[in-house]
Amino acid sequence: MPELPFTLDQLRILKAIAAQGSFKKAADLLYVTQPAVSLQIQNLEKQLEITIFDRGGRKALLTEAGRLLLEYCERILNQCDEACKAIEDLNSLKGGTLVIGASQTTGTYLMPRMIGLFRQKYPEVSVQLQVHSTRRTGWSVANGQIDLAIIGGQLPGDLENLLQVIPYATDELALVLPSKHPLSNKKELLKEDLYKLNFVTLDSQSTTRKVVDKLLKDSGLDIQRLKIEMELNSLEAIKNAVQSGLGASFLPVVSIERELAAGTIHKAFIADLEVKRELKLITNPSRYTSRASEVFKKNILPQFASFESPLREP
Amino acid sequence: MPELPFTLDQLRILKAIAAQGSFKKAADLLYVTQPAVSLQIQNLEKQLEITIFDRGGRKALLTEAGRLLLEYCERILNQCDEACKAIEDLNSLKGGTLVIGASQTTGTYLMPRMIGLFRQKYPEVSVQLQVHSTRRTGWSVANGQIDLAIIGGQLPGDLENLLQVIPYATDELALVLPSKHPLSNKKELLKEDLYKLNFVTLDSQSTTRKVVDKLLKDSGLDIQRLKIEMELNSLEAIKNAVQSGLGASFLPVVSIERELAAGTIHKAFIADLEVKRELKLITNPSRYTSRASEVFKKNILPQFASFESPLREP
DNA sequence: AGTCTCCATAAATTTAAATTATCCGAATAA
DNA sequence: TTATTCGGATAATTTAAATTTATGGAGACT
Repeated sequence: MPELPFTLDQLRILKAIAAQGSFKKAADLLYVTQPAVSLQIQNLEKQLEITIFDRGGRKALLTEAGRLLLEYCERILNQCDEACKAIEDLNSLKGGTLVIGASQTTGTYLMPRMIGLFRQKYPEVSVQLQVHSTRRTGWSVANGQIDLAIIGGQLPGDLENLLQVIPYATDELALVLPSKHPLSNKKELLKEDLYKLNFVTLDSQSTTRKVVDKLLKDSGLDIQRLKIEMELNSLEAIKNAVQSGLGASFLPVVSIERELAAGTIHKAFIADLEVKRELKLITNPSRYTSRASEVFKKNILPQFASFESPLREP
Repeated sequence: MPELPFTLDQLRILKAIAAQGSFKKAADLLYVTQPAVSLQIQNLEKQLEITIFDRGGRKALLTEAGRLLLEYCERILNQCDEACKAIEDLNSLKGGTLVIGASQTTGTYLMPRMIGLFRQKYPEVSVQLQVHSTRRTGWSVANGQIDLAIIGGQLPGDLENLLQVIPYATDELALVLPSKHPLSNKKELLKEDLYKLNFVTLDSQSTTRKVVDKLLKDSGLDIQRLKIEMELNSLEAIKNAVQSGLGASFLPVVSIERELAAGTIHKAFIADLEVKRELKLITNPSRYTSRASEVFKKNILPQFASFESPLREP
């Protein structure tokens, strides 16, 4: 690897002299003394084995070699300026990319709004959303492919320690019924009523399904006795199934806001049972945190922390 | 004028780390110690207020900002390399331009051969030939528009001191006659024979004409008595006139080599009279001397210093 | 000629960078 | 697990570089 025969400062000086036509004026422009300029140019000339300026009269004129060097000089310094600008933009969130991870649910129903708000505030930062399983999202955060993520499930133990996991919000998994279901008139259901329902659930691999099963079990229910009409792998499909009267389901409230408002689906309350899970923000503390990521965490997330309060569209 | 937030060395280090994936390896590559690398990157990060590398595990990985900076870094360093190469080429005469000045005579008959030889040796240096009057050529050398010139006349006094004038060669101004002219049989003419001739001369503005007139006068001839058939402003025209038997003329031997060899023109000798002028090389000592100019002066010119010896075609 | 401006040079100072030596943490191996 | 290694950070010292102050000289303008 060859040594560089000049420094950026020397190029800066060269440019200044060429522009001012004088060592002295260049020195004034650069806020240094005249000998500093002279010596640097001498070094440059020695290094490159060329004469750059004719110092004959009162003006310093470029030689042929000087003109040649100046061309490159300008280009180089321009690139430097551009680099500075790009970095500044990155610092002031006028550029760059933010990669966000999310589970199916939050990725579908929550993130679009958050990202919308973020992009409204920082339109020059491009945002990428990656929807994966909790496990895979965790790994992506761990190795830096994702800046920050929101998950609703449990991380593998090893990742749990590696990553920073911050409880962020509560996600209620509401029992929803077809609006014309007989039980949808009851003010409050009893746990035992659940055994009477036909369920349309997510498939058993899904995080949300696992969470629901665990919560119901913990509350004393025998989940084996619950009748499962069918297992689907899409919340939208389940919603449609419920609306068509095919059965009940536990669904994140964030995913059914529109349907509740429209009355096409009914949310039931169950005595002594709250099916809620924690949504957690995960980041990688051992990694560089981009400004965009910082801002997203500090300014955007808190606005969506409460799911109970109706969210304004951006 | 803003200070630069980084140095080329820092960029070099950045690039090396990015390529090697490690501070240590980069340090080895650059023949410095590891702390030197660490500190420079720290300075860079501090200056730009960004984090460039994730130093988590065994490998130093670029952050987003780091990748952004690296892009510019590569471009900048490439430009630097290119600049170096261009300068090297200039130094090794693989580029650049040489501007040569000459009078009508040397420009027409001498320079083409010299330039041919030069370009054969240094084909990548482009050469420009400017044919002007002695006076104008002198000024062009003075203000640097011409690197070096060969003149046959007398410079204005002020330029004489300003420029370096080196006697370079003797240019004989031969008396030429139509080959079938009665006097062309005589072994040696007498000065008085000149009064019997009809002359075809250059116009009285021309340097060569002035030189000839002065030399004849100095040798005791009365130039008023010389019969001038016509005045032309081109040597070629005069040559044609002589060959056509219209008259005699004093012409630079360099301009009639071909005709002498072919016998279409006759060169006469005059007792006690040698019409010779000094061709002089002029350069500007107070100005940068390009390598090309140096080489031309040292290596090319001497090969053409003697007009008596037949010149080889390049 | 005299003065002014501009650049070069020398010596001294200040500033920056590199090195040596050491520590710390994470990954690897026993 | 513990030991070892590798890579990076840090501190103190040395070395090197760039800047400044002071001064001299050459050309240009009056």
